[in-house]
Parts: sequence; C-alpha cells; structure tokens
Amino acid sequence: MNVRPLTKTSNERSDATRRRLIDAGMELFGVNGFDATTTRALADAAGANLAAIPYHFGGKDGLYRAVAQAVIDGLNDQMGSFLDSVQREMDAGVGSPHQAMALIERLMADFAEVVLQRPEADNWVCFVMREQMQPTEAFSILYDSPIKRMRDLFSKLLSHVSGLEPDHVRIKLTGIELLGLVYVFRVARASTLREMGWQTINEAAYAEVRTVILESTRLILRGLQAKN
Amino acid sequence: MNVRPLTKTSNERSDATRRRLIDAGMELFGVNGFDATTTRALADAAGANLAAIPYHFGGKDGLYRAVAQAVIDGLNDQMGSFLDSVQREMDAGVGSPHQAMALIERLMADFAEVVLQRPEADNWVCFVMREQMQPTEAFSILYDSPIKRMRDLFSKLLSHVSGLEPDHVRIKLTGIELLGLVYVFRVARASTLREMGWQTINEAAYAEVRTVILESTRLILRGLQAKN
DNA sequence: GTCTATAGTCGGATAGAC
DNA sequence: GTCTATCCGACTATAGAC
Repeated sequence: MNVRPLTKTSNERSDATRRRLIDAGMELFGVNGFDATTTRALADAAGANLAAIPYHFGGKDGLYRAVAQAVIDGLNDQMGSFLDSVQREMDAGVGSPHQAMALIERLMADFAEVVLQRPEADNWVCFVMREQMQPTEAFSILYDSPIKRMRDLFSKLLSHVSGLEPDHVRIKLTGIELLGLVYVFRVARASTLREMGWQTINEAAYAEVRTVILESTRLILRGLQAKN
Repeated sequence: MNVRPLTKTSNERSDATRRRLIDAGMELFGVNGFDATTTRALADAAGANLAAIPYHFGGKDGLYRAVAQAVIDGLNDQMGSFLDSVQREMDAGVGSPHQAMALIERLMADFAEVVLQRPEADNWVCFVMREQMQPTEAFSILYDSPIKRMRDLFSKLLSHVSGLEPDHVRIKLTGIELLGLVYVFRVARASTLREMGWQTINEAAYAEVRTVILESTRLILRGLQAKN
C-alpha cells in the first residue's frame, strides 16, 4: 500500500492549485478590487476550476485573505534582508547623527527600489492602497508588515538625527512623510507619467525619480539635524 | 397658458434628483468603487427611484462620469480662489526666490486644508485615488483639474526658487514630491491613524500634521535654493 | 418626470460524479 | 482533489402605468 506517493502527489497538486489561485488573486484583486474580480476570472487566470476556490479557501473572501498574507510574505522576502542589515548596524550602535542619516538614506533607496522598480510591486501596491482607503478585515494582516518595521526603524534613526524621542509625534509623522516621498510616485503614477510625458517609469526615468527622492530625504534630514 | 412655472418646477425637481444622485455617487463610488456600488444603493442614498439613473444619466456609467465632473467642479470651488490669488501675485511679478517660497508655502497650506480637513474631501479623494490606480475613461476628466493647475504653479515658482527651467525634470518631480507630502496623510490615513494612536485627524492632530508638512516643504525649498 | 413590475444577465456556492 | 452541472440570489435596464 504505497499511500505516501499518492498523498504527496495529491498535496503537490493541491498546493500548486492554491498557489496559482493566490497569484491570480494578487494580480486581479490588486488591479480591479474585490468586487470587480469574479471567481470565474480568478479560476481562469489560475487555470483552476471554479469550485477549487470554495474548496481550498472556503470562498472568495478566504482567497482574498490568503492573498493578503501572501503580500506580507512577499514583502518580507523583498525587504527582509535590507531591513535586517540596517537593524544589525543599529544594534551595533549608532555613533553619530550622520551615521543615522546614512542608514535612513539606505532604507529609502532600497524601499524606492522595491516600490518603484520591482515588477511584483504592480500587484501588491494596488492591493495595499485599496486596503488603506477602505480597510477590510484583511487590513490587520497587512498592517503588521515589513513597512511597519521600516517605520519603527525610521523612528529610532530619526531620533538619533534630531535628538527627540523615537515616539515623539513629530518623529513619527516625519517617518510617514519620508515614506510618502516614495509612495507618491507609485500612487499618483498615472498623473506622474502624464505630467512627465513618460510612457513608463523606465531606467532613466527611475534614476531621476530616485535622485529627487534621495535629495528631498537628505534635505529633510539635514533640517531635522540643524534644529538640534 | 402658464407653462413656464410648470416647466420650471419640472426642471427643478429634475435637477434636484440629478444632484442628489451625483452626491450619492460621489460618496458611494468613492468609498466602494464602481462595481461594489449598486444602482439600488445609489437610488436609496439619493432618495430617488432606481429608474432615474438610466433616465438622467443613460446608465450607471453615465452617473459615474457625471460624478467625475462634479469632483472637478467641487475642486474648482474649493481651490479656485486661492489658486487665483497666487496666480495674481505671480503675474504681478515674483521678485525674489524668497517670495516664490512664500507663495509655495501658502499653496501647500491651503491644499493641505482642502485635502485633510474639509469633510467633502473624504468623498473625492478616494474617488480620485481609485482613478489614479486604475484609470477608467473618466481619468481624463479628472486630470485637467485644479491639481494640474497647482502643479503648473509649483513648476513656475520652483523655477524662481532654483533657477532651473519650469519644465526641467527635477522641477516637475519636485512639484509632485511636494503634493506627496500632503497626499500621504490622506492616502495612508488608515496606517497613520493606527501608527499615531489617533481615532481621527482632529484639530490638534491636524495642527501637528500641518506643521510637519510645512516644515518639510520649507526644508526642500531651502535646499533647492541653496543649490543656486 | 417618476414609479412599479419584470425581463435578462451574471456571479458565487454547492451537489455529486469521477 | 478536481470537475460538471445547476441553483439561487442580486444586479442593471426597460416597458408601461400614472
């Protein structure tokens, strides 16, 4: 009775179907939103059967939650290493405001890369933004994300730069402001492309955007430091 | 044959119904998106009949387009006067970078007020953001908005500050960056509230946010000027 | 111009065969 | 575990009375 291989094969097929449905969900939910995305479209895009959605996820909502979790997992993959890296350097001790500023600039550059350049971003950014504007129960899953980790790092680093406490209102708001410097180019992408006369944010365009983001970051940081 | 009063009454009722449907559409489309908003919900919210939608607007899509136009009209009402005011001062001649910076700061403060404090903003901001992420044919209506006018004013003023041409890539991107300083608090509002431990952006909270926005604005402007 | 009733369409979930 | 066939509910738009 060789039941293992059968089970294993079964599980593998099952997992593959789950994964394909989640991939399809990330794209379709992100682009069109929950309601505009039909289970039929999801099943077609995943090459799966319609009934596989209620079967594997309990329904359309369940798939949606699974996608939210997958977004977090993906963000961890993409941001985990550089967040860890900065964390380690911080733990080793931040000697000077200058060093804190350098770490923030590194975080900003890496974050901009993930948000503006990685092709996967097209899917999850839309997904996250929808949740920001109209949070569903999946918002909690998304909130405890690497982005929160990043905000926390910002707070500590900005504290070193400014001399204020990490949980000072101004510090936290400035951290959000920094993220906004990156977000705006993704969220208002349609307007940005039109305004700049670009068809897409290609490499040259991204270089310009990145320069402006880092320049603005530096100016804000220097200003914070000067107030000491 | 006193036909005028009858016609007038008729038109008035008609216009009132149209207006109520547009108001309902601004709220419901903005919050829930096109697909999640049913004609029944629209009719109920407007206190109008279901059939009034196809009758007045040709269908759900027509109402959506009418809402987009109403968003622009509303923005013109709210931003027109301060945009005109700044425009007039610019036409009178911008003497110094310092004066240009003061005008930009005024624009930012007024814009922040409209985006973050006016209760009407809850409706149109979501509506506009949806169009940014997934533009429909209504995007063109929205693009030619007071916000474009504002970007253009920014370009000219930033040109005065920096000495660069108004259509220089860096200038235009910096203008977008400035808008992002305001947008982020509205778009990432859910995260902001959670991060700050606020229930709502009340007056005290807004004062803090406004301070940070204007502070960041000033720092970016000074940095631009310093490069001269 | 507005309302009621209804036609026609489509989406989500399930039952049951394989 | 997966697929087919089907049900039920909800939605948009229209026809026709008022």
